[in-house]
Amino acid sequence: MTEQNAKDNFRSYLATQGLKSTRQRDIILDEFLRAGAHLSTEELYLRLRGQHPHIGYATVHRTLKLFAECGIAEPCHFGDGQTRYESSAGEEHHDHLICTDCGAIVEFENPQIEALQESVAIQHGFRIERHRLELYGRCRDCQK
Amino acid sequence: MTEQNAKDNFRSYLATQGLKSTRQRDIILDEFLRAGAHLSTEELYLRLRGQHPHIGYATVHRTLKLFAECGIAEPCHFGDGQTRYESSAGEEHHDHLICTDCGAIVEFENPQIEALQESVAIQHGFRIERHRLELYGRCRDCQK
DNA sequence: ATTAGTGCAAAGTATTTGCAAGAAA
DNA sequence: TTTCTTGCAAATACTTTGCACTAAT
Repeated sequence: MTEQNAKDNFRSYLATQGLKSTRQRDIILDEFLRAGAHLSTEELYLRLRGQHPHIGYATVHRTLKLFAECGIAEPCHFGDGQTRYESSAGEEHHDHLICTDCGAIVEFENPQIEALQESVAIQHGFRIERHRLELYGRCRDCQK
Repeated sequence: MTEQNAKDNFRSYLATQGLKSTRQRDIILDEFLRAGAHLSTEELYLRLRGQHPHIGYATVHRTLKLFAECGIAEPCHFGDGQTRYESSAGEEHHDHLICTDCGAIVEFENPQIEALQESVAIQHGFRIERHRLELYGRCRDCQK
């Protein structure tokens, strides 16, 4: 999904749900796509605060949930007690390597693993909708 | 790790850290091992409440963190905003299939996936300490 | 006009902590 | 005794919501 696709998806989601397109939503989506990282509500709110001090925390929160509903963002829980949202724009599905020392997050994708997951699910009668794979360890630098 | 191993591990962890073995910790560990599920602090607290109304929520919370520190429990985040702890006793490492409809949790293990994870980590210069794999979808019953 | 969205403050959850009293070493 | 633990209540942290006002359709 490209950035433009994300914007289009969002617009049509709003339209089909009878929701409204607002200035705030546009600004929040722009900043969210530009950041391109794994942002918590708070982090996105703080990034916006400089240029757009009028946008409230609650609006950022509600807008991120909206992004998740329409599939342009994925909620992540990395165990630090915060919900982060990751953009689904500009890339295929991927998983995460997380350094337990410096917190670095590296994305990867591996079709073989995906295929094995599918077969595991079938063995147990499940139909997978989504998955989450996180590898925690030490990155190259932090092994020194 | 067997139940007895878990208890032994816990005892030696306490000893080496200069911590104390207490009646509450024994009771909480027993109940935690007996439950054998993915318990939140609250759920474990409520289970204990009947037989041991004198044990406080904070003690359960602190004891579960202690279990995690010494490796006999694993914290899990399934996205419902609660931290759950899973016993590492009596079984090898495994991952989870989670039904998004009824909430059923099925455990599985797959050495091929584990091996592929390892090779992905090596490609990125990481040394894995632990991982988390969760497949979300609909179980057999909920697909009807 | 009508309906949905915003921003604020307040409420709701889950988690964590300070501290005086109690228990283990 | 000395140090750690407990249980309570209070504090935090994060998320969510009620409502009067504003903006989009």
